[in-house]
Amino acid sequence: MNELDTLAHALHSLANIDADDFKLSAPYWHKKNYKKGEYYNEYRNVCKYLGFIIEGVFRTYYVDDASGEEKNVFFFSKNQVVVSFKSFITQSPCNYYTQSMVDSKILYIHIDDLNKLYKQSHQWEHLGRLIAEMAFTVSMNRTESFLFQTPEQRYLQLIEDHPDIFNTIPLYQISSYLGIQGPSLSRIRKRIIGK
Amino acid sequence: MNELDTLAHALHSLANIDADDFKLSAPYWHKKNYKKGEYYNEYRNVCKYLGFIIEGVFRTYYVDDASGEEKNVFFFSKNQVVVSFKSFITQSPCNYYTQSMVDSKILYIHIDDLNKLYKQSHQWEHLGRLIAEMAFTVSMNRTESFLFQTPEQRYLQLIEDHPDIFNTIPLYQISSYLGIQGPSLSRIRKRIIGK
DNA sequence: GAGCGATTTTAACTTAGGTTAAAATTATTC
DNA sequence: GAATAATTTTAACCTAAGTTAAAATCGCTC
Repeated sequence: MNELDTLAHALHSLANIDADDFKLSAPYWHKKNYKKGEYYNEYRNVCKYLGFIIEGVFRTYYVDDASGEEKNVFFFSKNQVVVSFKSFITQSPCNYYTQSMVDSKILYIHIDDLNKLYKQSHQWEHLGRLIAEMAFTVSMNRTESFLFQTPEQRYLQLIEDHPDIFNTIPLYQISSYLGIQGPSLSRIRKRIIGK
Repeated sequence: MNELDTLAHALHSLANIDADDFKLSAPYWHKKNYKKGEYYNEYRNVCKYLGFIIEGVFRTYYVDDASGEEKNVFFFSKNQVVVSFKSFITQSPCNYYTQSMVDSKILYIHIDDLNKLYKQSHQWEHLGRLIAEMAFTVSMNRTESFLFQTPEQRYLQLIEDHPDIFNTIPLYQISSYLGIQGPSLSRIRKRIIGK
């Protein structure tokens, strides 16, 4: 299956985009490879592209003014959309960095082209709303994880939800995502072995 | 200023809804009073209404299976929208309870009527997206507060952002919102006095 | 304003994460 | 494969939140 087919399939599941609808978009998708560490979007840049990950993992992180530490806000992995939601939706400068964590390959579309598709097809029109809903759901799940779960539970949940991430990226990136320090994650991992 | 004027003003700020646009919606808005403790939407109900708070405070909470505890997810206060975002947007059963915390007054509109407005006017059409964006931003801010702030900082932030909430509702509701236990909030408050 | 219920604080103790630095392990490079 | 760098774990100590129960305070009602 080539990249566009993979994408067509994903968009069909996500927003009920059928083959004809998808054909409209075909000329607008571009391929791009990222080496590990390259940026999808940087701090203060307006995010103008919606990406779809063919292969790889990205993270969105925030640099804490006080400590200078990087704090991971989101991970994006294979077959998911990568985008800096708020910046993209509002076309305003981004507060985050979004960076590839391993060599990655994406298809991306420019927001202007996406807007053209919204006008051309009813199915595409709904995608804009679905993107916002999806962004909301992702963020909401994360809020809930902090409210209802302990760091240990969040860690176990991450392994369950994203085994790919768990196996590809350094643990200190994961501890940052979980909102805890490195040594704490080590203790958690040690605790879990005994269970 | 009567309730509809207040609403018209708020929608103008929010989504650039002008006087003519607003007139279209006038027949669809209904007024409702809530006594303290009454529910705006209950667990497993589909949220079919979008509310605008004229007066009062609502909370959205989740009942933790394990402990049986109520955990506050959102507060909604005066001049804000009250809605169970995800349930409303997807028209699926809600995982939460949304309840008035003090005697409250809202204007509300049925989702079907809102959809009619989307079709009638371009400005209204954008509101659906704005609602999702707003929901995302609210949730995102909350996620960030857990990632970047200590409970003490979250508490101080809440006072700053929502002095009305701070003065109206019991502290144990606030500790639940902050994701900490009652005694911890007491300790934080004690700590702060010395600063 | 006495009594009662709700709310908040305090106390005492436990648990777990934060911090810092060093040690151990794992990857990478030449 | 030895050297070096990156990552992870460990250790020791500190701090703050969790837990449970009791005490104190606040607010309302009659």
